[in-house]
Amino acid sequence: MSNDLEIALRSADDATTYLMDDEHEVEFEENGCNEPSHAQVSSCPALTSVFDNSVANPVTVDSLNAKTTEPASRGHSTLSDANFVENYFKFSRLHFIGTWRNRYRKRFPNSHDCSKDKNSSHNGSVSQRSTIIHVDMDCFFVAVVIRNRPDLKDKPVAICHSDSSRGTAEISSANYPARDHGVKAGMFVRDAKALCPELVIFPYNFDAYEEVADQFYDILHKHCNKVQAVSCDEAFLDVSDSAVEDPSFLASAIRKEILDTTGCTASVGIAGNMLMARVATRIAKPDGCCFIPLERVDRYLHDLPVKALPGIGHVLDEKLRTMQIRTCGQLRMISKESLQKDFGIKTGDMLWNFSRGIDSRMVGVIQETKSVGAEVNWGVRFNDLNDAKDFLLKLCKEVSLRLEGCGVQGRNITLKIKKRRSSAGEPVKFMGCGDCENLSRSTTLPMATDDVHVLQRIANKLFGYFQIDAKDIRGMGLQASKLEAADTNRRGHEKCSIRSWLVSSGRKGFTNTDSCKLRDRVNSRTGLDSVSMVQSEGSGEVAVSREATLPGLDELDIGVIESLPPEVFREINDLYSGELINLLSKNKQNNKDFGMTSMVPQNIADVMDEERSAFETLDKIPCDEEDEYVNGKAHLKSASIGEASSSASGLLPTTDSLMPSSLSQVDPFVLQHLPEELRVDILESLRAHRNPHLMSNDVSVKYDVAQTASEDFMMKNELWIGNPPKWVDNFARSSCSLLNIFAELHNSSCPGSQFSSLLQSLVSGLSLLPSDGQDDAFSSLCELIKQYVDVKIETDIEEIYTCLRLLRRLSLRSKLFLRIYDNVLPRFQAAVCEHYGGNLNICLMDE
DNA sequence: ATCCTCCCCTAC
DNA sequence: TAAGGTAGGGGAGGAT
Ligand SMILES: Nc1ccn([C@H]2C[C@H](O)[C@@H](COP(=O)(O)OP(=O)(O)OP(=O)(O)O)O2)c(=O)n1
Ligand SMILES: [Mg+2]
Ligand SMILES: [Mg+2]
Repeated sequence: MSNDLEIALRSADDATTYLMDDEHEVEFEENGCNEPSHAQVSSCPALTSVFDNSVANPVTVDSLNAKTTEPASRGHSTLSDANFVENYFKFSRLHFIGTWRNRYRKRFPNSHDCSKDKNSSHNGSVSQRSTIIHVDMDCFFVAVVIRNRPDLKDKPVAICHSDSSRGTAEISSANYPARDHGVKAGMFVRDAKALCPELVIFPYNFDAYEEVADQFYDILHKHCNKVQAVSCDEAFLDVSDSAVEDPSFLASAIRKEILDTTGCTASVGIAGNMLMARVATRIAKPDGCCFIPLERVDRYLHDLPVKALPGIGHVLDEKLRTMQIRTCGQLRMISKESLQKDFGIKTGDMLWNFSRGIDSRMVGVIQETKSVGAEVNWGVRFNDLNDAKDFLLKLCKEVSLRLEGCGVQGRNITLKIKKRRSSAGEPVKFMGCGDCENLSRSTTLPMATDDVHVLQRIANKLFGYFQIDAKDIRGMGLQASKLEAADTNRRGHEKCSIRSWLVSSGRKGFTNTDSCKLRDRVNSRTGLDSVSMVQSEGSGEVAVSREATLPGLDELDIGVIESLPPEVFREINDLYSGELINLLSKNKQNNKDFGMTSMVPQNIADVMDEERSAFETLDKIPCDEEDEYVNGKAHLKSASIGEASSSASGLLPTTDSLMPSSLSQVDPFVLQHLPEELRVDILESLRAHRNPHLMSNDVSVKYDVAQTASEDFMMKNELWIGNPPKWVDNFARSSCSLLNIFAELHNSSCPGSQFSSLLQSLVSGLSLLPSDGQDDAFSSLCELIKQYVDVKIETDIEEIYTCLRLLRRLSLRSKLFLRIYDNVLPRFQAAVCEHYGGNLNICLMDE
């Protein structure tokens, strides 16, 4: 066993780094200025007999044939292959091992519930010592491919796409005779051949790897019920409470069965934790077994190069090297505090612990998937932005499929771009990405999605953000995170549907969540939260709570009441038999202004008129709410004349409409009447956002200014503030309710108090919506509605119409909604056209 | 303090 | 020719 250790140390020492791409690329940059344009059609047939016997590669042939089309195109790239992505993944070894875990999950779905087993805390207690086994197949890809070729067992063999001694294809795996020559995974085949001219190259056989991996895991699961899969050829077993068995005996049995079943050898490491078990496996390789008892941990680690520790790659190794630290023994000389200062808290901890053989991780704790993505950083060459967009769409499709495959949807989308560094020439590696800047942008969606259209819209938006020359793009990736279970999501979505909302009977009891805090703060002051809707955290289920009794007059928040739209106020006033207006008269000196809160500047009223006449041709169906709308409009119009002058008189020094200053976007009236803590929030927020004339600490000044223009009701929904992502997110989280609010507004039978509460919620929610240059909240809201359309168009066209009518109605009252309506209308039209081949307007009239 | 975004690092 | 993917952990720095 000790000579095993020597071997391990030596090979670990050799294993400096082969993958030092950046330096590599820079170094060869000038050398390789060969234009990849018109590729030599001369197919190079210099493949060994072994290689030729392999299954032909149709993609290569196709793409070679296809390259006559593009004059300036590189021979083989995104430019020349219509099915590039699909084909690429079929031949990518890294894609194979990267996606293997998901296939494993599906194949052994039951093996995940081992986390909730008896294990619980037995490992957490220090007294109980555990036994971990780590199993790893020897030179897996090679072993599988030559398992029926005993004649090659002692010859140097490697797996690679190319057998050219000048090729830049990468060695995927090399057997141990080949490693004796210095051949390693990740090397270019030309370098491997230089080190070992007699190296025999085999092509990949992914099906066989999959098959052997299945056998491998069948065996492991048979011998142990606590199995943590690391990769297709590697796993941890926790055999702590595996009763009577001697772990070494168990290990031998497993190794033997693996060899008998697969014809491939595996090595095993046994130790008290995962770290040392893995270290033991390295020592055991190839085809061996190594047990590191607790008392010998120090001895094994002392001279072990730090690079041999899992978690220390070439960057950390180099950093440590500059500190004269090469071995774990040397690493132990550094204090934990010092390591944490140099490498960060967690990394410092890890270095300190691992150098002492300490590892508290437990086997089998299955963490749910946190992200799903797809990326391609090879063969990516674009001539223009359309190429890039097309490629992006393919990535979206890929990600959509994978999300679906995982039964999951993402609420956060990240786009990654590899951008050619300006200093970098043509990559050393054929069709490689070379020396690149890695860029990424992400956005959080109103609701989780796996819809390819949504992904595409988002991806394009993110892409636009980069402002990048398409020719500089060397790689792209799309990733979804903040995942939610798709079934829960869909169920939630059903629950959020307008129909189910309308049908649902009132249910008492609901869970409050952070997302509703803001609204609740308003409601709690009004006592008007007789209707509340929240999306409860776990199930996405919408719970509704209604109270039949009205709050007492004295419980109402005057400020909020005043900020309500006139028609809403009238309803509430009716509910209180007209006492509300009396209350206001008593409490407010300027109550005579109250009737004026409904006034609109003439220009806005004109816009509304235009819009309305446009709609009239479409909206033939009279409904109860139409009356209300007319009433509201008449009211608005009658009041609009006096107001126009006041608004135009420029009482607000900052309402210069040409200036997009934040203050000009704040409706002073709303500001004035918001509850105190909300107002403070907003002012704080404004202060934080690049607005010089709001930097003053004197709140009362702004308050006064606000009061002077307090009658402009239509400005209410223009209260847009800065860019607080938290609010966007919180609002987005409750946005399912937004559509319910639409529905409630639409429901003519909705009792007044509920109507007003809903509208109040909506208004207070909207008034907190941020909107800056990037219009995050605005697009968030639009995106929500578009997603909604995309989903609903499949099953429920009527709901689509309902939603559209609601939006249209709201757009007549609010400039914000007018903008939203304009933004989403094309999506409605496209959806209807796509799914029903009809014209949206006609459909509306028909209905 | 805790979160989020945009990275970098690591492993297979 | 060649198929440099995938996912989690974590850090820096800024916003809340
Ligand atoms: N840079 C790499 C590393 C690994 N692999 C693939 C091929 C390997 O066969 C397989 C398993 O990886 P291992 O690290 O276990 O390497 P091997 O099994 O090949 O060799 P060892 O005997 O060291 O485990 O993953 C790869 O394609 N490229
Ligand atoms: Mg292996
Ligand atoms: Mg392995």
